[in-house]
Amino acid sequence: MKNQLVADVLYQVADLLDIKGEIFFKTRAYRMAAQKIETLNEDIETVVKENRLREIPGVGEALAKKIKELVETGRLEYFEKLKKEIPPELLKMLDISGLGPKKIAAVYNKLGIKTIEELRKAAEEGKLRNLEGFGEITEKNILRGIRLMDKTSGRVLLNVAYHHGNKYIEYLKKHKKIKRLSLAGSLRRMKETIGDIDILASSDEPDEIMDYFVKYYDVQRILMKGSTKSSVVLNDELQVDLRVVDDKSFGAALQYFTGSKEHNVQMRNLAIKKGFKLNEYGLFKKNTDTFITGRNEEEIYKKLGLAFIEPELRENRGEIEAAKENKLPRLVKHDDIKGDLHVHSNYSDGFETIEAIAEKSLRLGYQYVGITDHSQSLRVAHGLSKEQIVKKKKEIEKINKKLDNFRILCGTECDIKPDGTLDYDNSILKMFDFVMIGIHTSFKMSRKEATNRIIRGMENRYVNILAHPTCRLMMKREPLDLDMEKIFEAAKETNTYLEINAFPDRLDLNDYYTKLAKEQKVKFTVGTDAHSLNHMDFMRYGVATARRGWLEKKDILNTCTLKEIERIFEL
DNA sequence: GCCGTTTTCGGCCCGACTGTTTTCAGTCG
Ligand SMILES: Nc1nc2c(ncn2[C@H]2C[C@H](O)[C@@H](COP(=O)(O)OP(=O)(O)OP(=O)(O)O)O2)c(=O)[nH]1
Ligand SMILES: [Mg+2]
Ligand SMILES: [Mg+2]
Ligand SMILES: [Zn+2]
Repeated sequence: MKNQLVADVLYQVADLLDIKGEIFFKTRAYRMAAQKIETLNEDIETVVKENRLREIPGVGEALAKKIKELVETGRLEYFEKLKKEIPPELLKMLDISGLGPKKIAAVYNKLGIKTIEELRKAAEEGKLRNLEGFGEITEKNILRGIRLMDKTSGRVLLNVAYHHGNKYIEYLKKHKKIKRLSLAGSLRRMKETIGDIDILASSDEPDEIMDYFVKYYDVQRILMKGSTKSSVVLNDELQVDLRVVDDKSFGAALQYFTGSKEHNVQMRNLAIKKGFKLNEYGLFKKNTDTFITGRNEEEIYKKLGLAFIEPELRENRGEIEAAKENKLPRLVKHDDIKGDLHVHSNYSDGFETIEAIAEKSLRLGYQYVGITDHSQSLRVAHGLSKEQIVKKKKEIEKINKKLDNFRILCGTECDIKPDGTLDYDNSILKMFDFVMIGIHTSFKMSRKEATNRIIRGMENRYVNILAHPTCRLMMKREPLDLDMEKIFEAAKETNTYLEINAFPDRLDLNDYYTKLAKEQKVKFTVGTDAHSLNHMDFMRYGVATARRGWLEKKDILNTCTLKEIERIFEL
């Protein structure tokens, strides 16, 4: 799928046009179209072929022509010309915090500065302060921005932000004058990576709260501090934003601060259409500015004629339209999960005994757990031989006898070899209570080869689950190049459940593909891929991803009771 | 550049903080 590629070009065009000084609304049009294409529920190539580009909201005549050219030829003449006019190296300067398109244009036009190195030199020599709108402090800030560029421009995995965020919340909770408190932003939406931690509080004494906020033990420096909004940077360079509002605005502020930005813009547009104004202080009558509501988030959605939209859905991927028609999914909840079907024991590369895993599962309120050790040829992961499988089965039987209303399932995570055959033959596969398959070696393959490899694996009659379908490792390894529509089709044909792997650097399937697959009637399972007991708590990130993919309880295998699972696996 | 049950032209989400100004532009959320 070229969707991301097309979107990236449009975002770059927007940035270049910004620096060129084009009017704001034009560049925003490029960005809105890019966002729509990025989250489109089908392949942009199909849309181009079928001449349906104009059906995408935000794509008009001019953009449709450019997108068509880009998809068909892999090149956009307008973009190439623009790059000759505005040096594309300037785009890197946008990553310097405090520096935007206007200031970049100024240093380029007035001083001919094209690179960050030239910019640094000019700032050090005090050559920037003479420009209109620049001063000595601007120079200092630019220099610091350049120094911190590598450190601060990155995003972190959801679990990292989750722990930092909740620790900060615990600290803030201790302040007596905070009335209500919540995580907000991408962390409340449980996005797979987090740019910064956003926190909202309500209080009558915002200044006191801000003083307390910046005194947190882990604060490295204060970026800004006002009476409604402050930002700090933690020692590991993670930024934290705090907004403080009056308690009667808490709901409106939570709606605002949870985002996403695109969701907010659409909400505010809807408000305008209905004769209101929506901001972080409340919902107001358009003309008279009379306060209508703001205390609770639910009220905001209700007054706009919408069903309540769960934070995980607020990405402007059709949730507002669905809320209008009351067609939102009833999202799966964490306590719908009845078991974990992807856990490694010390039989392969896990750290824990089967007994310890079973005990942990009971503590989590599960009815079953699937022990899925690696298969024989994965030597580095201590894959199991036939003899070891027999031994493991015996041990599981023994422990199961001791447990009431709980069952350990003897599974496997069988490797899919490059040719699509499985690492165990059928005589071994049928020994397991269920079979999960996955790719663990030879990732570099053409799209066609990799797609066929997986489909061939799923076609084996003993296979129940495809683990971590795209094999991506965020910040480490790109996903396999796959024809996802074909994978989804095959999953449905062969009755194979697609895993949402909950391990924080996998989250694979991701939210986007999950939604796509659901639209093709695929079924799922959420597994943690745990190698230690703590890893089994990763389930929350898997459930969050499922929710972001619009999944309901009935879409997910491991929301089934033990009885149902035994029927499905024919045990 | 897009869009339209009041518009095919004139709107386009709305506000906080900083540093530069002497009333506001730029950047960010
Ligand atoms: N109405 C409106 N709200 C915005 C805008 N920019 C940001 N917000 C709101 C929605 C965001 O979720 C929230 C926090 O902003 P962030 O920049 O931290 O974005 P977010 O947390 O969604 O993503 P992140 O992972 O931090 O990059 O503030 C905007 O331009 N307009
Ligand atoms: Mg954020
Ligand atoms: Mg933020
Ligand atoms: Zn695996």
